[in-house]
Parts: sequence; C-alpha cells; structure tokens
Amino acid sequence: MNDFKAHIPIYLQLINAIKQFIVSGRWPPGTRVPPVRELATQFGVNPNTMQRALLELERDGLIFTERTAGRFVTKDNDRIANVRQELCQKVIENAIAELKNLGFTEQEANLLLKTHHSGS
Amino acid sequence: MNDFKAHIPIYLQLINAIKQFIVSGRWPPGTRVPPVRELATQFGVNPNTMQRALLELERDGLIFTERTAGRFVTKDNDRIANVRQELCQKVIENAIAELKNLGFTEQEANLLLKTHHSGS
Amino acid sequence: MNDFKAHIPIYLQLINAIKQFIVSGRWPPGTRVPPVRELATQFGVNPNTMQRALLELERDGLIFTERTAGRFVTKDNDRIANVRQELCQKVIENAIAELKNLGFTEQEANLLLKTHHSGS
Amino acid sequence: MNDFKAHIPIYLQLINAIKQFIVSGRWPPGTRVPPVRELATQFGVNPNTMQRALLELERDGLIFTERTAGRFVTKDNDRIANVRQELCQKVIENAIAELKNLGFTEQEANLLLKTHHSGS
DNA sequence: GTGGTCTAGACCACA
DNA sequence: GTGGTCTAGACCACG
Repeated sequence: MNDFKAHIPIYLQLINAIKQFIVSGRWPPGTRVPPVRELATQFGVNPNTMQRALLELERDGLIFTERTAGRFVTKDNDRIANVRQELCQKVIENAIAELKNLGFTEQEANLLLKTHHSGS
Repeated sequence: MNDFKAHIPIYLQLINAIKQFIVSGRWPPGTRVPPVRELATQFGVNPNTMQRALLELERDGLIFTERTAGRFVTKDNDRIANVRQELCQKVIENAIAELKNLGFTEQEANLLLKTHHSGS
Repeated sequence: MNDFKAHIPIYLQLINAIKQFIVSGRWPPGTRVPPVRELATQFGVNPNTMQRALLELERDGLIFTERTAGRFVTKDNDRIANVRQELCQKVIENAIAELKNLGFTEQEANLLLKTHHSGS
Repeated sequence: MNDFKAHIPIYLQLINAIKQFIVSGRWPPGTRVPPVRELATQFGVNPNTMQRALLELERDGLIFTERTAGRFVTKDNDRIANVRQELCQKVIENAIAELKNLGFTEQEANLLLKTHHSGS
C-alpha cells in the first residue's frame, strides 16, 4: 500500500488520500474514521505521521473529534463540496500544466480538454 | 534531479521524461542527444539505466544512433507528433480517472473538463 | 558449452541458439522455458546477458512471460513458422555467399545448390 | 582482421582462409605468396602459427616453396579445382546440416536448396 | 523460487 | 570520447 512519491512529505500525501475518501463519498458525512493505528497500518506509515495528517484534516474542518468516541467525518456537506471543488480544480490545472509541458500553449491545452472525445 | 515515484521502474520514468523533451520541442528534430554518461549524471541514475531508456526510445523510433558520433532526435516529425498525441491522450485520461476518484461520474468529469474557467 | 564467435555480441548468439530450440520443435509451443539463471548457467554466460536475450525474444513474440510462473514458448504456430522461414532463408543466402567467396558466380552458386547429389 | 571462432585451432582457420584466396582466383596459379611475417601481421597472428598453416598447405599441394625465392601458388589447375570442389561440398553439407538443425528433414532441406528463389 | 530492476565497474571498436 | 557489451552482485514484488 505504500506508494509515495519521493521527496514529498508523506503526511501531505496522506491528507490527500483521505480527502479523496471523504469527497468521493467512500467515507460519507458523519461516518466514524478508523482508529489512527489501524489507518497507519493500512497505509504502511508511522502512527505519528498519520496522526499529523488527521490533525490537519481536523483544522481543515473535514473531520472532527469526539473526545472518547473517536474521529468522524464532518456532516457539513457544503464544506465537503468545497473541498471537492478545490481538488477538482487542482486536477484540471495539473492536467493543463502537463499539456503545456508537452509543448502545447495554454489555449491549445484548454481546447484539447474541451474537445477530447470521451472514448474508452 | 532524482525525483522518481516509488515502485515504478526508473527507466520507464526516464523514457517519459525524455519523450517530453522531444515532443515539447526542447530537443528539436535532428538535435544531438547528450551522451549517455552525461544524461545519467544529470538524472542521477546509473549509465546503464539511462542506456536502457535510450535503447527503448530508439526502438520506438524517437531517436537514432550514429555509431561514433552520438545519438540524435529523429527527424520524422510525424512520429514525434504521434507520440505527442499519445502523451496528450494519457494526460486527459488520467485527469478523468482522478476526477472519477473524487466521486464524479464519467459524464460529470467530461463536463468539468469542457466547462472549466481558464483563469488560473 | 560456451562456444561463441569472437566479436559478435553474445546476446545475439544466444538469441539465435534459442530460436533454433523453438523453431526446431525441441521446445514445442507452450513449453515452459527454463529459468533465466539456469539457462545462463547452461550457456556459461551471466544471467543478465541471458535476460537480455530473452527480453528480445519476447519483443519478437517468440516467448512470453508469466510474472511469477516463468517464461513460455509462444503458442502462435504461424509466428514460429515465420521465424523458421527467416532462419532458413539466412542459411541459404549464407551458403550462396560462401560459394561466391570460393570464386563461383551467383549463377554457378545457385546451380550448385540445385544440382548437388544428396548422398553424404 | 582477427575474427576467429572460439575453440577452433587458429591455424586451421588460417588454412581455410588461404585456401579461399587460392581457389577463388584472388591468388592465381603461380603467384608469389606474401612472406610469412607479412601474412602473420595481416591476420593478426603469430608468425609461427602462420608458418604452420603454410606448411600444411604445402603438404596439401596447394603451394610450393622455392628455397630462396619464397612460396608460390601451385600451377596445377586440377589440384586447385579439386580443392574448390571439396570446399564447395563442405559449404553445401554445412547448409544442409543447419537446415536440419532448424527442424527440417534431410529431404526437406534438399528440396529447399533446390527450389529457393534466387532473390537479392 | 520466479522474473524484474538497478548499480558499479570494466573492456572493446570506431574514428 | 562515443556508444556497445558483459559481468558480478544486489534488492524487490509476487505467490
């Protein structure tokens, strides 16, 4: 399960992975988040690293902590929708950047995205 | 310079990196490719690994070898254009896959690409 | 077992030797190919060299790899027949070249091949 | 110029090479044979090895020695023709052996030689 | 145990 | 100095 990019802090990559769980609905609003130790094992990282990722997610308002019961996904659907929008934006901007990297101009890149044929 | 993803063969990543140099025009057709050993140093890999990448690129028709003079980017513009098209396709499909990963359906993903606002 | 011609890359000679195993039927279609390391020992070469030969044979479509189970001779009889035809052609052309080297003209060489008496 | 097969005595290979010079007419009957030392240099071998090859050729009746003047190609055209015939025979038998090695039967091999289309 | 990958270091031909 | 080849030895993923 550990498949991290070199030289990018692991906890940032963890944050992203978990954000995907949440915005994609695999972890619906209000769901209980698995215990840190379990998550750490699943992702093959040190519990401290996972802890840090969850902390940041909490500061981001995507999860909240109930002192004794554990962590839960926020019930604030708007917040989730916003994050999804952000990630979506990043994906698209990233794609455009890569297209520019292939020698296309910004305009060409935009055009390619808009006109591609949805094969597969 | 070494910034490789974990668990993806380095030589494959090298191939991709060099393809970008070629299709983007940073290495124009007919240009001399830097010597294996120099490229290997730049990318922080073993010369043999770089050699393998170049070998595959040669089989792919993107570069050719002149025994003692070095390697050169192909002058076949069509070949280059084809490869650019392939890479472009991969970028877009990848973006769609990531969007689906965020919980969007295929249709929504396509729509997002087509309608996004291009101001960054 | 190592009996290689000087100044011809060993891996090319390995390729040829293995092609003969396959087209001659000593390694029938679908047969499991011995493990790289074993072949390397048999031929008295480094495993990497043998690996390279097998890689090229795979690109040639004569063998295929099953990740953990090993390599196998292709089941594509047409492909095998084609290769046999190629090798056969090379043998004949080679014979003609040698005959020309003995001072015969192309016509004489052809005639000699066609008219030789088959008792050995 | 040194391009010898491994594990076959070099002097035998030299004999063959020189026989080809003679039977092909590149060294016509009665021609003076270059001095041993010069031949040895050309072929990249030790003069003693070359000497041995020439000795055998002399016993074979293909060259003869004039005490002070050097060595000469025999003027016996029949002898030369015979040797050419021998070499020719060897080439053809060798080709048949290789074809059998590709999985053809003796009959098929003979047929292939007789019916091949003289392309090139 | 299989194949796949990577590194380090060496030697060679060519010009 | 270029590319090409070879060896030795190591580590990894997959089952």
